[in-house]
Amino acid sequence: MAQAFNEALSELVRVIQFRDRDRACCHDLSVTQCYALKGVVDEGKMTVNELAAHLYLDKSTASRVANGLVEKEMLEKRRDEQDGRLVHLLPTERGRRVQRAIESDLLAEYAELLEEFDPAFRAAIVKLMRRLRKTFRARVDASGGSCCFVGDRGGSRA
Amino acid sequence: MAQAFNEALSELVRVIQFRDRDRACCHDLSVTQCYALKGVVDEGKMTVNELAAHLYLDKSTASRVANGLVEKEMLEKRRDEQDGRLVHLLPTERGRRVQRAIESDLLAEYAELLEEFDPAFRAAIVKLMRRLRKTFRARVDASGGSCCFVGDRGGSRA
DNA sequence: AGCTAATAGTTGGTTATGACAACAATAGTT
DNA sequence: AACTATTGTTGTCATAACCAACTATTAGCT
Repeated sequence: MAQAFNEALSELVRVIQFRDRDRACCHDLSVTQCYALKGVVDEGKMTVNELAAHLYLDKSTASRVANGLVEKEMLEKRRDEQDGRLVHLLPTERGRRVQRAIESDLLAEYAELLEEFDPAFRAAIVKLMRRLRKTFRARVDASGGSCCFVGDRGGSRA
Repeated sequence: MAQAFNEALSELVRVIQFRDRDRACCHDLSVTQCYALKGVVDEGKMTVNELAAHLYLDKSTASRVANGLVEKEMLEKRRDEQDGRLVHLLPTERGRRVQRAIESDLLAEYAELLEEFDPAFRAAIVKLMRRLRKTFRARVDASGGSCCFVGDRGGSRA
């Protein structure tokens, strides 16, 4: 059972990664930029560090990803009034529009796909996904994986 | 609903990607090498092209990934008797052992996680995952994504 | 048989991704 | 005021992946 689950999940992840690689180009964005844009649009506002944590990336990488999106005029940087260190990332109108465009056909597809399951099951699926995410995240936060190197690594990200 | 589903799924994928990044190092393998090893072990035997298709990678990348695993003595190359062009990838004993090791704790974790859902639901989950995979794959095969560039791209991979 | 596809893998070159470390600027603490 | 912590940026490096060009086989025609 766990076997089948593993099989299905890992293949699914791979297909999705691939799909995202392809999809991203559609709007002249890298995969990571896509994720970042979605994050900022969903949250409305994020600091670079928050973005890094959200995407499980190093803050330096997050910074560069953000810069890319600023260049493409999808995000805007704004320094915090109180704390001069903070840089808030805000979606521009264009950023919001692109994000909506990227998401809309995806949502349509999902909606269609979910239709064939009954409502109770659909709800359970979402619950499961969240549960999975929580579990994995916990493991990751506990310090990077189950085996080996339990030490130092992972200090700077998230 | 589709919204919640998308949210959960995309976050899940991201966490898993991150988890895999961390986990892989445990056995001195890259994430892709892990996937490749699993593929070959599961299938018992694969050509480079088959591996590429399986992982949604360019054949050149697949070739290099395979070489990496051969160097680490987890895979073995063998030319086909009939068709001299074909290179079969076969798992070594060591490869099989490592693959088992990588998978075992993962499976234990999944088993534990699945326990809290009742059997019928568990089965449905797997079904859904497969369904998702199939849908995405179909979309991808149809030629790389929903929008833009419907042409040339994607010809050489898969 | 002999010439021309087509196919399987490999190699070269380029880009992108992301980590780590060092740094600057700001904020808090004693 | 001096030290420390935090936030973000920049420099540098390794890896992963793509595409294109190439080699070596094999298959298909005539």
